[in-house]
Amino acid sequence: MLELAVLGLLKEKTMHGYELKKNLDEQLGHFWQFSYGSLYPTIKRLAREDAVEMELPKGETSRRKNVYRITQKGEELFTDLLEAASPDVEDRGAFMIRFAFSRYMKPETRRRLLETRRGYLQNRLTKMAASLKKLRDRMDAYSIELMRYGVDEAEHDIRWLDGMLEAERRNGTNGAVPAQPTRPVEGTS
Amino acid sequence: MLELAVLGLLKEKTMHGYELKKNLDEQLGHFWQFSYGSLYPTIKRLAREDAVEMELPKGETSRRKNVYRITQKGEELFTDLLEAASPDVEDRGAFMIRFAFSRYMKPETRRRLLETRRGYLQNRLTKMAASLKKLRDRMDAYSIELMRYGVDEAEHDIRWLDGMLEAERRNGTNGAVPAQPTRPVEGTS
DNA sequence: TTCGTCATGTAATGGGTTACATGATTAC
DNA sequence: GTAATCATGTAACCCATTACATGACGAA
Repeated sequence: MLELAVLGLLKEKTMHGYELKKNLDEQLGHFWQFSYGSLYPTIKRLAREDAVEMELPKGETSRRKNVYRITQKGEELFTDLLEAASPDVEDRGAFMIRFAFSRYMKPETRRRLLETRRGYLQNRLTKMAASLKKLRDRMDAYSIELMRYGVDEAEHDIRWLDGMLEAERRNGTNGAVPAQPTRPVEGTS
Repeated sequence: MLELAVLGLLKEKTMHGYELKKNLDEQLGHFWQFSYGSLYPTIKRLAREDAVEMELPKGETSRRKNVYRITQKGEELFTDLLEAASPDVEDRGAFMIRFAFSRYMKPETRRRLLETRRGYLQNRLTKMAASLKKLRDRMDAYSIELMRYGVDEAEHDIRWLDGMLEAERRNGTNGAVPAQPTRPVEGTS
């Protein structure tokens, strides 16, 4: 996941580690956290595999900053990771990271991503709704509330994904400049 | 986290590993996943520490099922883990697991849990709203949508937590039989 | 001058996933 | 009888966190 995210950011512009983390925290921090102790080794690994390379410090910047650039090999690795057939569909964070980079996907892969997630959620929703019904009177108020939260969220996310899929369809198969999906209606459940 | 969850379930009734996982998947699977390769070692560890003990197979059940019971030591460990001062507030899964067992908390600890999470979300929300505004025109539609999702969710969760805190207040400090919190109003944003 | 934040790293430790391995029981 | 699911476990591997360590720079 970290590899994907690092490569995804480096596709836009060269960056150093600290900057990479700042940007990722800003964009994905709500869904996914990680530490420097995991970031720096990951960058080194990518460098060892020639997926990224360090920029020579040409301008006389006194402060030591290791600025990295993505290589051709890195671009390929990124695509492989992104396009990978069986993404970890039950992990919301993993889904969101992929989604963040979905502009780089082939329209068909993007559609598959959204639909696979939708299918998983639909399945979860059915099970959750059933156990909520079944266990309702044996459970305490907090557990019930937790389950209700889960059900509501799954319903919300399904509507959200439907909005997105609809927007994809409206855009046809070109997918070059995806339209802003319509805001799914809340408060319907 | 797994330890907490396992002990929390065993407080209600004795169970074997497979059953434990089934129940946890049902109740918390939407927020948190784990594998048997992590469950069984965890149970063993808890057994080594005398936090749980195996029930003797008295009834002649041919099938080998290792049924576990929580011990006094386990009850204490559970309380320690649950009441722990600095819970991992930025992790939604971790929060939800604690919340699932919040009936076992002292009312004050419960209030602190909800409020700490609220504070974190409020903080996140401010930052996210700011960067959404700032980066809006430099970002592609998918990244914008992702950020908007994050903002909406944070707002929703804050309302949810406020509903819960309000219910806690209505119930006074006894907290014995927590009331069903009112359903927070959706679609206000 | 001191505090916050920029900036990079390592080592120990722990824990989780995946894959493998086995076998009993139930339902069709 | 055979497929699904019940049921338990282990080993290798990966990777992430925590804690530690260092030091420069900018602002107050």
